Amino acid sequence: MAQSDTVDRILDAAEELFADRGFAETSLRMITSKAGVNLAAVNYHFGSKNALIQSVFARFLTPYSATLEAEFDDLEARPGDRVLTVEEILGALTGSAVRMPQRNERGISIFMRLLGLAYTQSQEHLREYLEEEYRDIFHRFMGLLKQATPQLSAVDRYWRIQFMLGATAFTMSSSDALRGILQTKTGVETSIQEIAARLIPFLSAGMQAPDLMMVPRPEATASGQPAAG
Amino acid sequence: MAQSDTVDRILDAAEELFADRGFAETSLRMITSKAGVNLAAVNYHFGSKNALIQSVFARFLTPYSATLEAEFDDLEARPGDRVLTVEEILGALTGSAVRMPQRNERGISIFMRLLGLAYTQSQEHLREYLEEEYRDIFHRFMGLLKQATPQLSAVDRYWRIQFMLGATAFTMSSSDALRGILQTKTGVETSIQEIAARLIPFLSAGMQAPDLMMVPRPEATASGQPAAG
DNA sequence: TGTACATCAGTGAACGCGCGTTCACTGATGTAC
DNA sequence: TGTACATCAGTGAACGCGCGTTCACTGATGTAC
Repeated sequence: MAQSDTVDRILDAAEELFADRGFAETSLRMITSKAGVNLAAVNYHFGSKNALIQSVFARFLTPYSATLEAEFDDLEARPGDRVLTVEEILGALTGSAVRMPQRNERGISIFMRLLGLAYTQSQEHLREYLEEEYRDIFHRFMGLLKQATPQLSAVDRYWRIQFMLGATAFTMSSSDALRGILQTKTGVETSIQEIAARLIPFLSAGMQAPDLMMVPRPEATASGQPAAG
Repeated sequence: MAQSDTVDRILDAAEELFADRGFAETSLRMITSKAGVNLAAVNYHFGSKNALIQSVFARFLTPYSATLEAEFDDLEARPGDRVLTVEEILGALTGSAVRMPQRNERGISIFMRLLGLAYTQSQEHLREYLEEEYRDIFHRFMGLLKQATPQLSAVDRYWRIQFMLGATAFTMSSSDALRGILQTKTGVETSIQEIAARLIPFLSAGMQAPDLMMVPRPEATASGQPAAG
């Protein structure tokens, strides 16, 4: 085995197992036996399980954020109209995911699923690491969205961004299961790119819905209340 | 201690701890020590930790689904216009959550958080149990949504419902954290009812966005691609 | 009213298991003199 | 060219821990005769 081929074998195995089962549900013993390396090698090379999780993210997020920066640069360098639309911004996100260098054909699907899990599973250390490491590109994304939705109040924009992240993270993190259900029920096959393409108009319409004029008092909700018994 | 007061004490403690920390991250020792009962009491009364998780859901979902059924009945019994709008259907969901009998003032927030976790954490047994137990009300909800969005293809409606569930489950399951961040950054306090009120126009606009006419081939995405370097 | 037995809620202690991590060690390769 | 030492990737076995579950038991209450 060539020198520190071991590190890559561990990362490959961990990436796939994490995407399939989540972080807490994947043990180091599963990872090392799939990778064909010694159990102690994870702690030798990475220091801890948490550090391994962070390394798995760094390996695909760093090229992704570079691709995305370039995509934003290109979009902003266009002659003519200055401000990007919500669709263009979201399109750059999915476009970069598709266009970035892939290790294999499952790459995008694993990438999406891991991003969903990062938001969805309780891994405080990972959230802190990602916030620290990818702060710049995240701020750029938020700034572009702000320009694209000048009609929204800051509070409404904040919540709608959370709604977008939620819809995306949730759908992508359970995309295999959801695709399976649809396949069984209707026979329709769906690619991960297709889901992304369907997400964009949904998110974009939600993002640009009329602003909430009047915040209801805690007791009175926005529901159309009939004369309840 | 009055007879089988123990059962309620366990359910109360488990409900709060699950909502705060998730299922796998909450041990039976935490639950029983918070409840002030013996460790073995959970297995004595419920049989297993999984059965306890299901009981926690049954205790609040059964009154909720009864309230929601009544709300749908009222809406459908209205004279005049026949078909419910997306806003009315979603309003009935949040309205029932607000109006159903609450055990305490944290009730709604715990309820939302648990629903989010149910979708978000990998608990196969729980998903199976909920699908089996609340099949009827779920089908009714899906049927109403279908009537409200006749312009959508079945496949598009399927994916958009997943997007809605995702946005809701994700936001609600991390609502405490998200409210905290907003409070720190802008000083704005947000109630859980307010988040629900903000969700409705977002989801409703997304649900009614123009249908996806042309599904792009895997290689060509919906992103506005500039002449990339 | 008294006795024998059954039922049932609840208990204290232990069981076996899988986990992440650690430790002493090996053997190959590089470096200094 | 040879020797002594250092560095480093990798290993096998064990450690301590917290987990869900089980087991033999207690003591209160109900029931039959």
